[in-house]
Amino acid sequence: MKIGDLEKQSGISAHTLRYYEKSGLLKPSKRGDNNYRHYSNEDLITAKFIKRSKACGFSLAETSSLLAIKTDKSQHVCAEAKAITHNKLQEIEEQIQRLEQMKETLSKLHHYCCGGQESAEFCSIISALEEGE
Amino acid sequence: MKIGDLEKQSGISAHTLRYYEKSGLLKPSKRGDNNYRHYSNEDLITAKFIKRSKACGFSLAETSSLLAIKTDKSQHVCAEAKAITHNKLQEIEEQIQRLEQMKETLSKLHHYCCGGQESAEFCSIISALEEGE
DNA sequence: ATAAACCTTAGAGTATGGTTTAAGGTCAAG
DNA sequence: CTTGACCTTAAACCATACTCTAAGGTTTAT
Repeated sequence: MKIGDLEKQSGISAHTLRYYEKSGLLKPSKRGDNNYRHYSNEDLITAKFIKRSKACGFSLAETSSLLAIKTDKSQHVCAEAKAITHNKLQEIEEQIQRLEQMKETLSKLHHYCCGGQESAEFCSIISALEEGE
Repeated sequence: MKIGDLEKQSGISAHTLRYYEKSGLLKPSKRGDNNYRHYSNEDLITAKFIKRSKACGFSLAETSSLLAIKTDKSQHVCAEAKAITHNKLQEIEEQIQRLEQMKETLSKLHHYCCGGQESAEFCSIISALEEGE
């Protein structure tokens, strides 16, 4: 499989695939005489692994750790994978909390503002930001 | 007020205040003979405005638009402030949804993995990423 | 008078995850 | 045999929001 084929199969752009290689995430199994990258079926699985990992919110660094486990399963234990997952879960829950807080504040601002063509002289949004807690 | 005073009063570092100036968000009302920045009380209000705006999730660019309204209220209408707020609210709701989706997926992964010292050979987290939907 | 604390600037560095560019080599079809 | 599609590289660029550095000038307290 050449890089363009993997692009189609995996849905990851050739540009990004090269970037992943440079980042140590996905090296093609070999290079042709013309120096073209050749990817195996296993590489396709890895590419999809990366995609799913990213969809779960894992950074490239975290994805890299997960890949290390995948690549050499017998040298790793479940606890490692679970720890990475646990950390990410916490991180995401914290992010959600922060966003929910913002949402609440914004909802109030949005609710109280008339939103009309009146001058912003007495706009409740602007006032709140000027004098807020 | 010198920059160090504003730093204390506003809780925004002097470094960041200079950065905000370069970004056009907060220019000190004047410069002394020694070229030191001098901030007025109005500047302090603006600094706090920026801080609250950021706490609501507004980017510096959006904060800049809100500041333009604040600075010249009679030339702006409520609809403008409400539109900015509305967009941000939507954006945040979308972010929350994406995160909730991740959270759900991660929760399942986390739940099914034994997390023990067993070899990762049959780790459900790794398997799910390898073969997922 | 001298040391600490404060101020100035331009510019580079940090982090993340790519994207784009320039300048070129290779392959397949007609 | 040429045209277009595909491949190669290193390096620069994008966005966001800082953060730090270097090299220096000023102020204040003792």
